Amino acid sequence: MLDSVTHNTFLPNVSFCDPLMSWTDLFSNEEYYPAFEHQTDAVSSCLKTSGIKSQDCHSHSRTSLQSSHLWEFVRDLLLSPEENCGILEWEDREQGIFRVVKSEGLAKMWGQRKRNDRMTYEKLSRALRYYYKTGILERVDRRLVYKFGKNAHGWQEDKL
DNA sequence: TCTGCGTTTCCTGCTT
DNA sequence: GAAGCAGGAAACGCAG
Repeated sequence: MLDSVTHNTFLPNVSFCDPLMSWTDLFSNEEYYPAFEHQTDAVSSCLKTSGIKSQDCHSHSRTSLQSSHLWEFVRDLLLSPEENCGILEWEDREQGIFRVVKSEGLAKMWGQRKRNDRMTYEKLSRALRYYYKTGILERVDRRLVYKFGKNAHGWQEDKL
């Protein structure tokens, strides 16, 4: 099942595949993002050794790259725990409830993704909260906890 | 050029 | 009282 996630859902989604830079490149590029390299060594080292490779990006068109959204980025992190380095974790896999464990780390990763070194969790969470309106996410009355809504897809194990 | 979408940014109020 | 989170409003960048 997770194989299908990896190959059909995770990889085709281009959240990790910057058109010009792989994760390995991103997290080893101190010139591009020196602060993150030092502040979250555990996360960056995890990503450096993760299975996300630039070669995985080969089949991704520029169009698909640009269609990558924040919620898909989050979803794919959740679906690939070996790559998210404990930044996100499932609270209730069946219901799509997840928790942001390392808010700063998540913001940094998203900032890397968007090439925005000024990204913060405050801003990222604001974007996540907009998904409440569209039904992609549902509000959970707990801090740092979110739930995939009816309009989110690809996160359910049996619906991949 | 215009429009819509998906954020990003700033700000304020609320909660812990 | 301080820090962090949530939501409103406006701006921004990009694709069609």
